Amino acid sequence: MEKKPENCRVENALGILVGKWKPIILLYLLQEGTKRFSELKRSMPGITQKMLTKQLRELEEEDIIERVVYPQVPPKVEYSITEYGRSLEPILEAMHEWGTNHALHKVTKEKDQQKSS
Amino acid sequence: MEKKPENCRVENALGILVGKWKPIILLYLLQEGTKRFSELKRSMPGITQKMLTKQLRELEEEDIIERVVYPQVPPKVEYSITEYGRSLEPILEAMHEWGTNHALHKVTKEKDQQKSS
DNA sequence: CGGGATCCCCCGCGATACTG
DNA sequence: CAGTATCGCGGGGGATCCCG
Repeated sequence: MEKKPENCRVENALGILVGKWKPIILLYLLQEGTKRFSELKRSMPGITQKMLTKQLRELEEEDIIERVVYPQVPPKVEYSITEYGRSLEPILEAMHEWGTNHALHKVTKEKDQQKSS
Repeated sequence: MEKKPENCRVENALGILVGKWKPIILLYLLQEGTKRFSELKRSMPGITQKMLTKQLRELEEEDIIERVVYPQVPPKVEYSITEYGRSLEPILEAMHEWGTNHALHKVTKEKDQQKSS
């Protein structure tokens, strides 16, 4: 059976999570619920407005998050995880757990290499 | 609480899966077991030797796959998933399942948009 | 306040050629 | 057979400035 990246279903999920700030945004919204643009930005020091906007747009495009605009001055925009988006939570949690363990794995590996040197 | 990409545990796992051919390589080795370099290359039309080598090296670096060289002419190199690497299987399966469903989700969404137009 | 528009840089990835 | 070495591009991501 021939394999191509475009046909790999895993990529469908991966493509949504990939993006420098996407996992952070998703974990934050999953924990904290609905948040304003400025709250998101404040919680992520280092991110630019352009990047935050872009990542949010891409997640919205995939129906993972919802964007609600309140027509008022000054503007108010709120973001939250959609029902559908919550189906990603088990995957994110699994990756978080695996990632935490993997950090330990690397440290252990380095120590083993020191012993044998 | 301040969030930074470098501190996100999810990234630890994500970084390992990210790479154009990595999910395919992992799924293939998980299904088929041990495979030679040439078998891997043949099963993935479109991949170059350089890329296959690079992706394999990166996975090996993280202890996800094992590389065994047989000192003979012509050369023979076999790759397989490590015990540790198998801990990624649940995540890959979850992403595969989610990704499959997400493809359907997009199709449904497009049809809904056609109706309302 | 919550963006959009521009410019720029880095690096993942591909094509090609060479090697023990 | 299973790799390295070199060259080049396209796109993700950052910095900066402007807008209703």
